[in-house]
Amino acid sequence: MKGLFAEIAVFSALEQTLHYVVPEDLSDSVQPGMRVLVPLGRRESTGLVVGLTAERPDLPDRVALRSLLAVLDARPVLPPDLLDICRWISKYYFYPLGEVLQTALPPGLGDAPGTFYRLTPAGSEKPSGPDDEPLLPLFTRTGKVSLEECIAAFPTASGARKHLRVLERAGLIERVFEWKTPQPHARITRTAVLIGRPAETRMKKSADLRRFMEMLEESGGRCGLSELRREVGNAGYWLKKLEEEGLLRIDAEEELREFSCAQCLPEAAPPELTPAQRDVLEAVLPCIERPRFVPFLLHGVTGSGKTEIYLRLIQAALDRNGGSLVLVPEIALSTQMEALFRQRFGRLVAIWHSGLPPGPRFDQWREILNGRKPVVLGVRSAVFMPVSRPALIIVDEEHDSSYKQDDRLRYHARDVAIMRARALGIPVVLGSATPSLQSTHHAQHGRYQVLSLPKRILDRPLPTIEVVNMNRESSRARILSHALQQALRETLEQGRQALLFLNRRGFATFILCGSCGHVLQCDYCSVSLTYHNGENLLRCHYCGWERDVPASCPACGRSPLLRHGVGTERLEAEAALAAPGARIVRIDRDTVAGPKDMVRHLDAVRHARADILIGTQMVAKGHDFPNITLVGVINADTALQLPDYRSGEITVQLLIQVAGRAGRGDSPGRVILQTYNPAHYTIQSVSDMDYAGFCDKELESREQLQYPPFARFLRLLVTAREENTAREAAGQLAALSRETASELRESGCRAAVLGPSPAPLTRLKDRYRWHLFIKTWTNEEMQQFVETVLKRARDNPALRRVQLSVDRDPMANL
DNA sequence: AGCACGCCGACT
DNA sequence: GTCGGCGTGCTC
Repeated sequence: MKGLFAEIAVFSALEQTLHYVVPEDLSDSVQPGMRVLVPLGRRESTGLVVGLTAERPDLPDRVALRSLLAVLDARPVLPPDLLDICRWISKYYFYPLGEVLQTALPPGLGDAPGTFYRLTPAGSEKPSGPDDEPLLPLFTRTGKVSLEECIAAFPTASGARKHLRVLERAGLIERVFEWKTPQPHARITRTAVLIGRPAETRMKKSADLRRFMEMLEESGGRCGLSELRREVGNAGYWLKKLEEEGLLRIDAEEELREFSCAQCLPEAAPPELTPAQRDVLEAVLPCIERPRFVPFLLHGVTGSGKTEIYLRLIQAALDRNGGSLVLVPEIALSTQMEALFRQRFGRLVAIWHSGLPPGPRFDQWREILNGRKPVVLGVRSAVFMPVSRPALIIVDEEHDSSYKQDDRLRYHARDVAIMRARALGIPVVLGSATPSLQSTHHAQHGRYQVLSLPKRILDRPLPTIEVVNMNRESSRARILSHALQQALRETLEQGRQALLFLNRRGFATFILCGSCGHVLQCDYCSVSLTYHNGENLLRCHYCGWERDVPASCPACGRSPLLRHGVGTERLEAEAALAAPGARIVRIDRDTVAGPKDMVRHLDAVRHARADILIGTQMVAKGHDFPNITLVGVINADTALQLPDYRSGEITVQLLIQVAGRAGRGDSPGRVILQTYNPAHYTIQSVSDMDYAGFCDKELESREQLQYPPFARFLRLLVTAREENTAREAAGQLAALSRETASELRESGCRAAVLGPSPAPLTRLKDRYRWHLFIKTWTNEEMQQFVETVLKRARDNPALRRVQLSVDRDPMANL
């Protein structure tokens, strides 16, 4: 009998995978992709089986293999194709495999158990005395106390640990390992099913039984146990009794907890396709029918019918019994999109987004894993959904930055999606009205196949775009230019609606001291606080810290404190002045707490209960407002001020996106861009509706500067509580990187080191932040270089005292 | 990540 | 002398 060995990625920040012996009684039940309980040092942890071998793994003699303690799943929670993708992610994004797997699993499943302590029988018998261990009073006769609670009850963490060890060695307490929050599980509903009928004489004797039977018969012979218990006294007795007599049966079924804000659309035949749509379809279909990996870049202006193409392709995949994965940006997963998918595919659709409560979320995932929902529509993290028999991947609005996770594992869902499609040998469709420069570049070099939908459906005209030079406006028209005020009034007179778009980023209302010029800042982040009119308080938009508006300046003690900048609230007031009597709806973080609020507001606009819609990025994407004919962009160049080489690209994409909101119905749209840089080439490109021209120009300049996509970028971010610690560590890291670069250059690996410098957000959540950039010319160079640097950084004392995070292909750089 | 080990300053 | 700080290294 041969032994069996398992390779485990534990759910903690361990760089390496570990190996365990599979005990004989578990060898039949363990498979790759299942979670297991393992001994790890002096504690227990959980991890995922990433490999099984019959050979003892080749390890140094000093390691004594230990045995798996338990298998936690009856079937794999991660299919093999996803396991491979996670391995790739771990390597590419320089992130421990165990933590990648935690990201890929639904919330809860990747949790490692926490440590708890409880009294042993000896401990509970011991009479309490004055010389007790200081921690002993914490424990009650039956209760469990978590390690965290013990630490909190003690001045220092290590002190608490020491005392706990003493108590444990004395046999007064023992450790138990349990999940801190309950593991997600299916909800079971029990239903009583009527089989026969008790004799009339019995019915006469008991009012309860009569009521019980009445309930069952009224609901067609099937009734939920909870309902019976609620309505009938002594229901438990009768259930048991009648079941024993064979007069009823109790069915236990796993309930499917659904959560949806989408309206139910009536069934309708799919719309006719335009010739252009048909061409696009014809190009992709063969790759679904005879599966092979082809990346498509679907370039379609807003309103050109991309969604219909997606729906048809998904249908084609379903016809061949294949599943589809559709990714949409965070804010674009509107209830409208969901309703459309449900209308076409009904219960075959699973929705995946951050607003999903834990129960429904777990159930969606289970349904996907079981193959009962072959169509998955979701945001970034949906790229990890275990779709069965995947036949197609779609990434809508592929240029959108919300596909990049900007903390912990900094993956790009579009790039992961492409890798997944490649590994599966299936087509991937990247759709956008404004493709990213990276994808445009790939397309130009023939790596992506380009499909285009140049016209709006039904030949609806594209909106006209006017640029207003805000430098020439009078001081009374700083927020709404004369032209925009005029257009607003005209639009409303025609019975149409208007959208006023304000990209608040970096330009929110802040408070400034009129005496010394001090700007009120967050105590924990180096950003100015934003004033909120409604609640009359100041809030940090990065960490959420709040404070009241002080009476006088905290720096010089004098007053007055003045409000500056334009927020949506101020804009709302200005719009009310410009268009008296207009009904205004404002959509932003402050008026939208959850998806239900969003639906309420959007419905108000769609059903003509509002004249003017004011909003931030939240309204720029994915929503269809047929009656909006005017779009006013209050400050078209805010994004240009971002400290990022991509600021031009971001600006153009955003503006074209917003402009696309105008005139999606039957009447043409009008867009007014207010800007302080009317001659800037980004603004010019938008007003000429010349995205291709912008791309050419921008790519040319990126090539000259050797920026992505002509080079590879990576950001190394160093953070620490102390400013000096962060700065010195960043300096060490830069020195070490430069040394490495010059060493590796001899072997043909070229890498350039830029920095270090303080990050634009110098302080965030009470940590100081410094960063540096690595530039290489190929992926292989980046891989080799950063692997070497990180290995060396681990043995550098200055770097062990800071937090180092790696951001490959960075997008935000804040 | 946790947890142990081990080496130094300040208390009985 | 020991208690308790934290820096260093390991977990199959």
